[in-house]
Amino acid sequence: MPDVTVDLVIFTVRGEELRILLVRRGVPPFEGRWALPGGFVRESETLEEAARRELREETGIEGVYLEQLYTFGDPGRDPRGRTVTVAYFALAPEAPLRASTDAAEAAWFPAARPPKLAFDHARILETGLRRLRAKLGYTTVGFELLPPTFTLTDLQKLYETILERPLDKRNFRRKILSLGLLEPRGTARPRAAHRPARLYAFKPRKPVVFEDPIL
Amino acid sequence: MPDVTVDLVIFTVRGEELRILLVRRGVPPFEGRWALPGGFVRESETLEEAARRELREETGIEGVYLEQLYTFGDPGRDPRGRTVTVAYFALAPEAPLRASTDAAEAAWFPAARPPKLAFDHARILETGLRRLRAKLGYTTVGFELLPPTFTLTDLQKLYETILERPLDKRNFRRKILSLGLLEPRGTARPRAAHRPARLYAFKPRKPVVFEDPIL
DNA sequence: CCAAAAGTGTTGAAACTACACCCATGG
DNA sequence: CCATGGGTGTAGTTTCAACACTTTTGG
Repeated sequence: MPDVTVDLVIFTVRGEELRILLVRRGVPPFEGRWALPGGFVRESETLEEAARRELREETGIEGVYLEQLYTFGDPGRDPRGRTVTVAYFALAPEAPLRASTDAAEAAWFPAARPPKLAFDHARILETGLRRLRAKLGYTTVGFELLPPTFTLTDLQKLYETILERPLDKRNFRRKILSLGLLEPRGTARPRAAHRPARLYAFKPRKPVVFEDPIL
Repeated sequence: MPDVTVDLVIFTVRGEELRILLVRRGVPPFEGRWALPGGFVRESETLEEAARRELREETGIEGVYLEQLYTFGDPGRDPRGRTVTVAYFALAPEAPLRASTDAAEAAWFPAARPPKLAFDHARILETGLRRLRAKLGYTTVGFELLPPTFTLTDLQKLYETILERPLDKRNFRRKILSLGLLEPRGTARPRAAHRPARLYAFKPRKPVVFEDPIL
């Protein structure tokens, strides 16, 4: 009768860097190490509810995109005994971290070079990264990393950051606009001495999944 | 401390029908109902090992393609108490079922119209079907449903059966052969009064995943 | 008027779709 | 010789990748 936990791979984009949220462990095992936020699933909640609760409790983040990622259950992954963890994958727009209630310390780290992680969390992170990159190609989940209104340049930089490759500006814009999912929202006041960009909002409430690749 | 089980959605293709393997429950709850094969995860085995063990014990099937599908853990999915199940997804070439050791009765059913299933197994099956159809489009997992050598017509019928739509013969052959993954293996002796078909074998040991759609 | 990012079209190559007839065999 | 499934090529269309200049603004 193993313990069942949920762990969260929470992505955000800050500037031109993809980041993930980690919490520092205050108790053994792996005391002092950074780890994915997570915790035990309670008797009466669904797995997704548990994930949302831990997200809220440990980071103050609410209302973001969340999906089940993969389940890790190798014996020995937790030195205290058999533990099966259902990993979830969350996408949050850049936002300040609220002081957390039950986690000691939480902070954003570069997803590409995280610190040494507790348990098998490095593997879970890897799995999350692969999934995020794959899903950019045929869904609009990437839009979940942006604030309610954004420019096409913001969106393109986001894609380039996550995919770690440059994209052609004209082709990118044509493709994204042809999806018909963006709604013009006026123009941004320029952040510097140059032409101001148009703002857009993503219309659908939930991310859209396409059969054919969008990139 | 929930129980952790594995459940298996095992697909095969028989003739022009996609089928799944079910076992009849011999004990309550849902006594007499058909259910996905599965069982408890043991203390010292990985989740995948548990899935392969159950597969072997309940159906005699070994050495087939297996991947983790999704984890279901709603409270109330098992009337006996909290149970989290890690569902796996298996693809087996058509083969006779060996008399099983610990399952009462096992049989193949049409995946599209299964009998009433125990627990939330109908939902698990749905998830498996969606995954199988999606993966046909960008991986070679479909080949795992065929015997070691097969004709292109066999393969096309397999795709048409699972996707439930006709495919163009010439385009299909061109596309599949252009992947460069099939090895000619002579010709089949004709099953009837017509030109005998060429046989092929799938070269790679494991299924191949493509970035771009193959269908 | 200069620097900086925003915005915009076209062309050649590649991939996709639709489509019809001859081939080899067993009976 | 006939019925049956096996096997093959092309043309029109669509999609994709590559590429450079003009616009608008603040300083």
